[in-house]
Amino acid sequence: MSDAAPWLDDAEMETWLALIGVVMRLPGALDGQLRRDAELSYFEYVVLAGLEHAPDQTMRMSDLAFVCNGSLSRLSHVARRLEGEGLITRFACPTDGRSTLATLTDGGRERLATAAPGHVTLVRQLIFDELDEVEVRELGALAKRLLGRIQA
Amino acid sequence: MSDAAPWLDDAEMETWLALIGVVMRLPGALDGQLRRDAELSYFEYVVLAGLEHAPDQTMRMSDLAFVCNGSLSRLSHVARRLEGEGLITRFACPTDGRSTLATLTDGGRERLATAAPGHVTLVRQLIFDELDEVEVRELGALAKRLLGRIQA
DNA sequence: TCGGGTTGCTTGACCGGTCAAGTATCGAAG
DNA sequence: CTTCGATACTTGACCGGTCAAGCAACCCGA
Repeated sequence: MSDAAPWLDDAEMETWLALIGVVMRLPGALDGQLRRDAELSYFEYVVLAGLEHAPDQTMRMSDLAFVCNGSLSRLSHVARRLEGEGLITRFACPTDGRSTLATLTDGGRERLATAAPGHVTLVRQLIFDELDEVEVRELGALAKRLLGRIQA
Repeated sequence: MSDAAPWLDDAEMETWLALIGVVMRLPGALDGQLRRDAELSYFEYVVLAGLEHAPDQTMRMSDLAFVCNGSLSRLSHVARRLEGEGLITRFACPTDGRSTLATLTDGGRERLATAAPGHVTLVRQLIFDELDEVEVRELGALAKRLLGRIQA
């Protein structure tokens, strides 16, 4: 940080503005649709979806938080609400008393089924309708590399 | 939305997960550095930076909100805080009584100068160190198209 | 010139996330 | 087998953003 880091050149700036635009605006767009269709925030949706794809539809809180790209604390708050609505249940891990396992309930699966079609449609509209197969892979490769940096 | 939209195939899913990972995690990373270096949130930083690059370092609130990728309401709250800290000032637009103009103060310029080097360094670390010139343009082109969709 | 709709901005209440602190369990060293 | 530190999670307080309502200035047609 004491090193002189030159400010971005024109091409970099253009790229940065577009990228940060996507980063700042996409969550709002996703939230809106889910809120309207299923009274779910995007993060809540991701939590349910994460559980659905897990073995036994069950996952440790920490792991769930990681795949959802959120903090454990955030997940904990959200899990309490979701459990209150009967969409998930939580119970102590039998093999490690520190861990909590979360499972999707039937109600949660239903809610997910309500939300999913509209969500997929929106994701297609915003992202994949715009891209051909090659571009999808290009974008994926780039995003994966950036994500690697960000997670470290 | 009533149309059957097929769920994402493997390549699309991989791309989506990487993209949404970046989208969810990047703001936190940027916030952290700015908070530590200059007691500024990323959004506050962008507001100041937006003003700095404007003619007379002055901009209408609506326009500023747009370039900052935030709602007018959000900007209004932030502007009140920034004005309280003496980093910007606000005054009525002489040609349109509805509009408010915001200007960067000397204090604001200083604060920005404090924050900027660390911010640029981080952006380089996370994004541009990873990419060569061609990839920068590729990413920019892709992001710009997605942003277009999202804004509509 | 005056009324109705529109635009630009602010405000307050609510809600959700972060951060730091607290609790409980586990593992490993002595 | 005890103790110390690390890991896993929860909780509460604070803070910041969204949403809806409100207000003021503008524009346009009659």
